[in-house]
Amino acid sequence: MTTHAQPRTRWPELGHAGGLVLLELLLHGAQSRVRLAENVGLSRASLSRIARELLDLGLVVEGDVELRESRGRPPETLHLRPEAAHFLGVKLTGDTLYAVVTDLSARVVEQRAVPLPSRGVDTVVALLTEVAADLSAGATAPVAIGICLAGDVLRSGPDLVVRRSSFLGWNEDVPLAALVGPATGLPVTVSNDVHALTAAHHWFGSGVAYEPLVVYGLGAGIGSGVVVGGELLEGAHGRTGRIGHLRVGGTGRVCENGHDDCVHSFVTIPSIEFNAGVAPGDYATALRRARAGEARAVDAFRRAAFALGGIIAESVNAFDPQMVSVMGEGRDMLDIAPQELRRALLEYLEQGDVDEVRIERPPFDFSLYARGAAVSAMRALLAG
Amino acid sequence: MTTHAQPRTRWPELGHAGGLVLLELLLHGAQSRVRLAENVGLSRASLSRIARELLDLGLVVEGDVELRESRGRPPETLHLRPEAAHFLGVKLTGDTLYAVVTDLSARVVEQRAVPLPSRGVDTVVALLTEVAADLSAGATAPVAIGICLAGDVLRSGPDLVVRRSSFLGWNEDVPLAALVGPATGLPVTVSNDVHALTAAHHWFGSGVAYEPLVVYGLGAGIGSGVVVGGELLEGAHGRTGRIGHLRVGGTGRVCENGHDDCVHSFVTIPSIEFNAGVAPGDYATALRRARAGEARAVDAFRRAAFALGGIIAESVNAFDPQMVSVMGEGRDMLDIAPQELRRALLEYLEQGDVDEVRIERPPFDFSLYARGAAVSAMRALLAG
DNA sequence: ACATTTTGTTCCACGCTGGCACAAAATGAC
DNA sequence: GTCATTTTGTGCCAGCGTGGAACAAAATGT
Repeated sequence: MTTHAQPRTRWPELGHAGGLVLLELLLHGAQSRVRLAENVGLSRASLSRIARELLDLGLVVEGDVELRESRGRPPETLHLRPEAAHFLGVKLTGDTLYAVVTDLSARVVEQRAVPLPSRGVDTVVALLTEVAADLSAGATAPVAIGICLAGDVLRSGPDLVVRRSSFLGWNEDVPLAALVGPATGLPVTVSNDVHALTAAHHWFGSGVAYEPLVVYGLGAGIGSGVVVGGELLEGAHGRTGRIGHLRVGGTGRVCENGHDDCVHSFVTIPSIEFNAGVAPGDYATALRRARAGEARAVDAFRRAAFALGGIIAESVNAFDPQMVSVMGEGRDMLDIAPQELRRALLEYLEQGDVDEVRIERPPFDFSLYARGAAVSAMRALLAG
Repeated sequence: MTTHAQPRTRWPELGHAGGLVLLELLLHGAQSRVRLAENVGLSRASLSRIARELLDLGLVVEGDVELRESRGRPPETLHLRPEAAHFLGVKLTGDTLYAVVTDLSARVVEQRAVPLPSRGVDTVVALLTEVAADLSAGATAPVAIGICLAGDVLRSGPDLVVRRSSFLGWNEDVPLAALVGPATGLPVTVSNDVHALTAAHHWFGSGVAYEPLVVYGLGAGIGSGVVVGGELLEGAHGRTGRIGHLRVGGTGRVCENGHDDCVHSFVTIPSIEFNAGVAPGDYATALRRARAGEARAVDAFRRAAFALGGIIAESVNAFDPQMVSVMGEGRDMLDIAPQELRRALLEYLEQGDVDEVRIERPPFDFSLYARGAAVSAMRALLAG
């Protein structure tokens, strides 16, 4: 009956079916009640009830009457009201805390990049709390927090625990969610960064509707996430998709395990820099030289593309995905040496399958990691 | 009220909760009502109703009163009544049709091995129908049929389609379930053989309670199956777990893709025979020579163990399983060269993780494939 | 004999669901 | 313009499965 025009400061308790309807709207956009009912498998009667509830909560609004070519009463389309709730997403790196606030449609409405004064757990938690408080002041106060970082996140009972994070120098398991939750008073989700990216890509990116879906995050390291049955694979210890130590032959940069011929030795940004013969951290130069056709740089990217093709083939063999999405700031080998990637697929896959593998290169921006964390928080609320 | 002592000839329609209780009994054995209620997440009241229904259907019986040390009324344990229903499982190879009939506890009560007169689709379907009719005569008439074979099984709409099976010489997709179902009048499930083995091992073998679970089937080829979230990974085209073309270095038998350094080149029985220098088909001699310490045979098994370690490492990296089970008639490298397997794990995994990987070698018999098919049929009934 | 503890069962209210009938809002035929 | 037709949205109601509460049952301990 009443329609609340203000954003919510707390996430309401939704029934299972309510969450389902919202999810359907998130995934496939505005729809009429009848189509929604079909898609989530409910009767029109039930859907009418739920729509009423969501309208009253202000999570959904009635859109324009859709003009149809056929006869009959025109359907009233239901739209998500994106500004109804906001979520804080954080990506932690070794030196910076990237924070975004997104709305219900995962659009970024606020953004921060705060340098880390130190890597101590206390410092990080304090900084997180401060940023959360800062971003809770305005009209887009978040209702939940998602945090992601490059590392293993274990589920230990109800707690989400960060396992010894090398780049943060945390030698012990850190129950990050249990520390940040009470400090901010908001529900907190912690996840691996590429897993978060994967969730966001599956829900809001072009990865919608592909299942299984495999997402790669290429950058300082290699990560991957897999969605099967609408859920992110978590594994026994939150360590799925760590496919970076496949040996592909050749000689490259020595990885932290002491290999000089594994995927890490060729695909990561530090490896490309090393193999291209530029100074550590000077990826831009390696890229420029490769584009100019300089032999050594081109070769570094070609070998990166071949190695990437190797692990893509492995994940195709393992997961049989409908789509493989390559993301991250270090995926330029896709443009520079696509034929090498294809060569690797031919090498590692059974012949007939190569053309059935769908690989995409969605738009990428580093803030997508933080956005992914926000989406993970959103997902946790919709699921539970 | 009434207890039917006879085996069922048709599977009853069970509610969702009823299937859940039965599943719990299958997985963890006899239990009291209260424990069952806790384990499946129902109230005692609801569980009492369901237990009554299952008792009336004759699927479950009340066992002895369990004597407890503590005070209070002793619980009445519920047991599965294994003879209440039977299932036909078939494993198809290039020359033989292996059939078993199992009861509800997956115990094999009948067994057949019928030579295939020819590999034509019609012949196979006719033979399947004949075997089904033969085994339906006795007191253990099956209520459903499961068929498995070494190949890809696609789900095309409601149909289960066998994709061009090389060893059967089927060049086209064959809708095997749609052919056998009407001919026998029973519900039919078709699956990959190692997937069927995996399902059975997860439900009835030592793989119970491990999740994710990865199962390898080593024999004429290599297959693997993965269970995540209680479900077998199916993938987009029923082709998950095909991890056999990883390149591990060295030189072995040339596989069908033209590689001489991939896992197939070392792990399959034909490869071991070739690499050991014995006649094709004479695996027994290779095994005997290796056990006697003959250098070339030992080397073949060592390289097989190393290659196996490589793919096990890959699946650990990909799926983060709690348990890896190695099955199949060609897994002797586990005994002959265990240190080579460990060396491969050290090579392909991150150091700290090697000791956390749990690898088991459950009892194996070739009839387990057919049993697995029967279990797949059972699972389909419980799920739907 | 009686309190205590734990299990199994019956009763009943609650919530969610879908079928049905009906209202609402458009088009098309006349 | 009126009326049949078509499709959408909603109110009503019976049905189903569920869990809480009370109670019966079967053991132990005092």
